[in-house]
Amino acid sequence: MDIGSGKPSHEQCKEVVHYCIDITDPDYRFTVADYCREAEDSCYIIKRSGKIPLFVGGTGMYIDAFFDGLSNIPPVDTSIRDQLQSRMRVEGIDPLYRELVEYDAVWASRIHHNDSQRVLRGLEVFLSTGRPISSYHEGKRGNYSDETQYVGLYCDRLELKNRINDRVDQMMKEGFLEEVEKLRQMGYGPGLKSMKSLGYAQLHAYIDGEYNLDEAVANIKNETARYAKRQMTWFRRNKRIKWFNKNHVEKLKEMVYNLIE
RNA sequence: GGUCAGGUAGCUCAGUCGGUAGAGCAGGGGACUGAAAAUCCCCGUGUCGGCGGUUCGAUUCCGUCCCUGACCA
Repeated sequence: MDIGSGKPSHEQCKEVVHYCIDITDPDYRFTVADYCREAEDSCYIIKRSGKIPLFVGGTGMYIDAFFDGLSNIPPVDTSIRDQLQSRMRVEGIDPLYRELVEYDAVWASRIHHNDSQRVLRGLEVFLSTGRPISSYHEGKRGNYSDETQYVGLYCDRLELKNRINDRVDQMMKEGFLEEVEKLRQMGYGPGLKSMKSLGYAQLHAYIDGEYNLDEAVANIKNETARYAKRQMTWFRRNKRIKWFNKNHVEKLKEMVYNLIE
């Protein structure tokens, strides 16, 4: 997953050493907990060599989990998860939500009854650990310190949309479709969690005849823009973030140099 | 030129047997504890093509004009 994942290039990696890239396989159910472990290891290595780790990316939950902490919930039995998933396919979400209300009224009241992912998560934690997920949500410990600096890069929505369109066109030129075809040949089909991500999902759907290529590409562009909007919703509420746009490059440099000194 | 079908939200369209209208998509806002590039929630006033007529009241009926499409000349 090189092209569609928007990984940094070999040249970029030569200039700046990147961590947590190519650390898993497309059929592994990589989680935010895996990420926190990997990131902690990487931080240790970077700091030992006297350097400052930079966390770069747009996945709000991963960043918050690392800095604000993640509750210590035991791993769930994957067979329970699979069972719940097949139950949802035949019964729909409603009976599962009603069940969740009995097991964990606190969690159930915090989520929406249509939010299949969180309904299932609440059920799987209760059924495999015997405790409601809400009972774990205390005493989390993160890696935030007074040395931590949050930097937000702001871009006007219209310009962002144009940049997203160009980025998707560029990916297609670089052989995104061929990458997805190759992944399929290697046995990584559309059912995998990794293949449900932006771009990969749409190209699998195209290959499976759900729509034509133009529609698929248009859909990737659109869904990416919507994702960018969701990222903004997430980060806007983080009051620790200092925001910069493309006119603030000098100010941003100044701030970074002050950190290094 | 004639006949027919249409012109309603940014787009595709529904609807009002006459009481000023609503879906999907797009767009905006929000939620977020091991699927997160995921999963969800909330937000719909628009000269109902223009102008006349009938009517207490017209987007709806009638006339006329304009535009689009199909067919016939």
